[in-house]
Amino acid sequence: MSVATSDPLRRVVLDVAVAISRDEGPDAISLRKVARDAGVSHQAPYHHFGDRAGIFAAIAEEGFSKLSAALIANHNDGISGMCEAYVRFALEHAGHFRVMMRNDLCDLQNYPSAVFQADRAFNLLLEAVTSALGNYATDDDIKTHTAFIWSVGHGLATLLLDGPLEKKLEGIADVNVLISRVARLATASMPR
Amino acid sequence: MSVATSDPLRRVVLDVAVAISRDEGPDAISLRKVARDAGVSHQAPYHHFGDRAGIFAAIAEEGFSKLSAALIANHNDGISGMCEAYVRFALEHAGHFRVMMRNDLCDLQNYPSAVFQADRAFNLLLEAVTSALGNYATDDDIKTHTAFIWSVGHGLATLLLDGPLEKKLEGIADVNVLISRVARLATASMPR
DNA sequence: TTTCATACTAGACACTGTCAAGTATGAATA
DNA sequence: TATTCATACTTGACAGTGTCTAGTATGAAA
Repeated sequence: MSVATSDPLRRVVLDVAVAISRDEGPDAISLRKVARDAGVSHQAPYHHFGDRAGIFAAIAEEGFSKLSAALIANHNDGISGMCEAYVRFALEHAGHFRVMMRNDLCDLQNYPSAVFQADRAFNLLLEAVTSALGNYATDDDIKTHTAFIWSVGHGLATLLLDGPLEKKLEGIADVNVLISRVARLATASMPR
Repeated sequence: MSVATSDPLRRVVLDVAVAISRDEGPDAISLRKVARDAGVSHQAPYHHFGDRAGIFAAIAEEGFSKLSAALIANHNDGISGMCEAYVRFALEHAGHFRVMMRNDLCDLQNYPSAVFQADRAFNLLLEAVTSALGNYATDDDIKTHTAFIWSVGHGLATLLLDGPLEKKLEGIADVNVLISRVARLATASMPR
């Protein structure tokens, strides 16, 4: 793994860690190995992130920020578009996504700026569902539908990414087609 | 953590590991700690499972077997019932579920008996979807709907288990109610 | 010129999974 | 009865890990 060493170390460490997370999963990240690859001492990365949880929090924060951007970019395509965007984000940013959704790696609670980015992404979904359901929807309805849509996107994303879904359903025309169809099924049950 | 030490070691190790997975996640499982808790040498567990991946495969196999049983028990309630059963299984057997769905912990491919149990559970879902869609459904339709239903169940399960969903949606009447409603939304879009 | 924060390096510690080799025991076999 | 052999361990060593502590170089601020 070679990296442009002219970058400040913080950025290098983050990039290498995300790449390992993408290729081998977050558990394969060894900060000592990252340090070796970057050509610095084994403690250098810890200066920037405090501890192992700190680097996961930084990856998660960056990931949620990117997710918000992806959701906003697909804002005009309605709930179905956001659901699709969520799944595609997960596949395209697997390194970030795997970390974002692993609460055991770091308790985001302790990293307010990460919580801020996560809340921002969640609120985009909540607003989209709220406006899709219309003015007379109850708070309960909004929450139920939000949970439903998020579940569809999150489930499909994790099954495609780390689960056996793609293999089980092999022969299906195309993953991209599958994502679109599933997202459309998800919105088929919603009022219009 | 105290355990009935009269049990054969293999069973003890499995139970302790599943309990740790439930309480702290699979990554917190240290076979040396399990051995200490069981009062045996640090290598004793390896005799039964080969290596760390072996114990995860054993947990996954047991988990998929229990999942099949849970799906069969709810077989009469249709797709919605199976989706509900999936989510409830995940919450009730969090120790198993967390391991089953973590492909990075062990490549199930190398453990044929685990693959057998996983396939069995998957086929139960596939059959339920097939019979729900009726005789004229195309293979593509069946696969798409299977992916959809599995995504809903899997997404809700993982979000409730390790994600921020329960906190985000706090104020919602009851997790059990949420599960039922989401499962019903999932089947609302299916032909009847 | 001194003070001080930043960005590291260096060494040690406890802990981990794994490899290799040894031991006790009970059943099967000659 | 004596030997063989698989089972179920124990013991010791090794490299690798995250983290704690302490030290060092450097450039800006006072």
